[in-house]
Amino acid sequence: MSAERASGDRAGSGTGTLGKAMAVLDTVARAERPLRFRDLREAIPQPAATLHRQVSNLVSEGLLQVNPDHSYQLGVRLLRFASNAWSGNRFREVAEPHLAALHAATGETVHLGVLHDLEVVYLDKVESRQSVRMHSQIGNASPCYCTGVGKAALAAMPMQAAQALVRRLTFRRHTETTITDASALLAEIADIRRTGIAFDREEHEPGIHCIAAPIHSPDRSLVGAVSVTAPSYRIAMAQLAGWADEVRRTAQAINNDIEIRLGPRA
Amino acid sequence: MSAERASGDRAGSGTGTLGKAMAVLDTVARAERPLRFRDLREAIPQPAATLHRQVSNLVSEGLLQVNPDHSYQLGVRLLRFASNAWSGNRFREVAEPHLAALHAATGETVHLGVLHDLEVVYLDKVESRQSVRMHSQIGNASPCYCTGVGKAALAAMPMQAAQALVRRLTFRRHTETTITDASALLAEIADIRRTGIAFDREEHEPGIHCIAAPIHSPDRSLVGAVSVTAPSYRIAMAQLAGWADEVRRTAQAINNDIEIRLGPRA
DNA sequence: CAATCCATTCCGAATAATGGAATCCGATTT
DNA sequence: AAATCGGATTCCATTATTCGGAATGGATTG
Repeated sequence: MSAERASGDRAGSGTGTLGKAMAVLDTVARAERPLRFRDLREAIPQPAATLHRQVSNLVSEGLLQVNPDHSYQLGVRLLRFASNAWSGNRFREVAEPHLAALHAATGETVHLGVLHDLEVVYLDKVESRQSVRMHSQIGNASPCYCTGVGKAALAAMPMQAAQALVRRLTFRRHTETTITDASALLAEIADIRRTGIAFDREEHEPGIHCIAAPIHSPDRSLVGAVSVTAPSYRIAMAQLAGWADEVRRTAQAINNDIEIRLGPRA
Repeated sequence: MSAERASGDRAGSGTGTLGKAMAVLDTVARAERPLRFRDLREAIPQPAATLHRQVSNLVSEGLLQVNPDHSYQLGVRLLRFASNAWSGNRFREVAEPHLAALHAATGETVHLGVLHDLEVVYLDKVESRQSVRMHSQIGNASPCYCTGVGKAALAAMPMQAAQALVRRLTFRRHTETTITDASALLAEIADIRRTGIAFDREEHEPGIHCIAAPIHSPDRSLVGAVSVTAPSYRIAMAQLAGWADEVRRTAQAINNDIEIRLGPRA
């Protein structure tokens, strides 16, 4: 069942009472500004009465909250959950010291991310200048096809599953170099699988590039990556590539520890 | 309906398909370590078959994840949601500059928290030494009866609602000074309502005390507080009390801004 | 003041959740 | 290696919940 999810086959998603409720939360989460009921109606193909009840249930569970102007935003109960989802995450826990070491070795920002459906969700971040508020990054999601972590994660998946997932993608061009078709992405995934290294060549944010290496749980039900990110004006591509061994070793070390801590006989 | 929630009457909670699913998540969230299916069974009074399906649904929605050893932890999808729940929270957004100002005035740690059911959930924190990982605090929950933010929030509720909520509390002694009965708590809430200031006299953590002032959304469907927290060895009670005007003014300023930004005609 | 537009509630019909019983799987014992 | 055992998982008839068209309510607009 966990294997199913990693197979990129989310057939079960959006079905069932729970799935529909989560789809509503997704809609609110993806919106830039608080949505009003009418906005929800046009975003979600449900009869008004049905949608209204679903929203009411979400509100009374504290997953959604209504502003006095009848707009909706995600509820604080989600923060309560997330606090635990983060601190209790064994993947993150195991990776933590290795991320710190990688940061020490490179001096640049280090990320840990995992694949969730079609997106990469960032679990942790280590950077020198902590001036930027940290949680602005933790839990953030980015497309998997234009980030180092995302492409590395895809390469960690069983090939079949990765192909199935790629088929479900819709590509949006973020920069000049963004990969915008499935075959190019699949080709690059094959490369990453061979070399154990993924690059983001300013494919998501102009002026930002990164190098990443895949990590995965023993059964590959959870895949992700570690990455080193840097501004291209300060760190040349060659220098970034020079960290390949470091990054690969870090990923390998995390995989080992995960195997030990989460292995079948842990 | 939002009024219902603030009334401390969570009659609807735990009912319905969604409520039961969230109850499972709560159980996992409250546990210290990852729970196995057997642990869930004894924590949740549901037939095995029913519980198993509920858990399966949560897993296939990404709200729960299974480790290879069949233990469960909260899923990354919750982090995705929380990222938005935090950044999109208008309460937090409005309060942010005021928290910074209060921190500048006092030099001590400033918190923003809101009441969620019987607990206080922290939305934001400003402190000088950012060495401690920030998200270790954001989203964290504490009992409402032994924290400055919690007691102030109770005082911001309509009296009836606060009484109903207090009736549902079960008191646990955390320190020597923890309030452990309803009548003492209600008496203190009455004081807070008069003075506009709540104190935590080392009632939650030994050696830590704080001063707080209530804030609320226009319709009081959401109540919370700002607080200044300090170690008692360094900051005497008298000095803490000396910040009362500052804290009250900050809370008032937030209330005003909320009124403007979230008012009925916003 | 009527008209209009949404949000909200109602309630019979449709659907999904329920849970006792049977089965399966893997660990421990003989 | 076979038997045994305890919990996890699946099955499926029953039951409870959700669904959604239609009616109602409330507020803003012309």
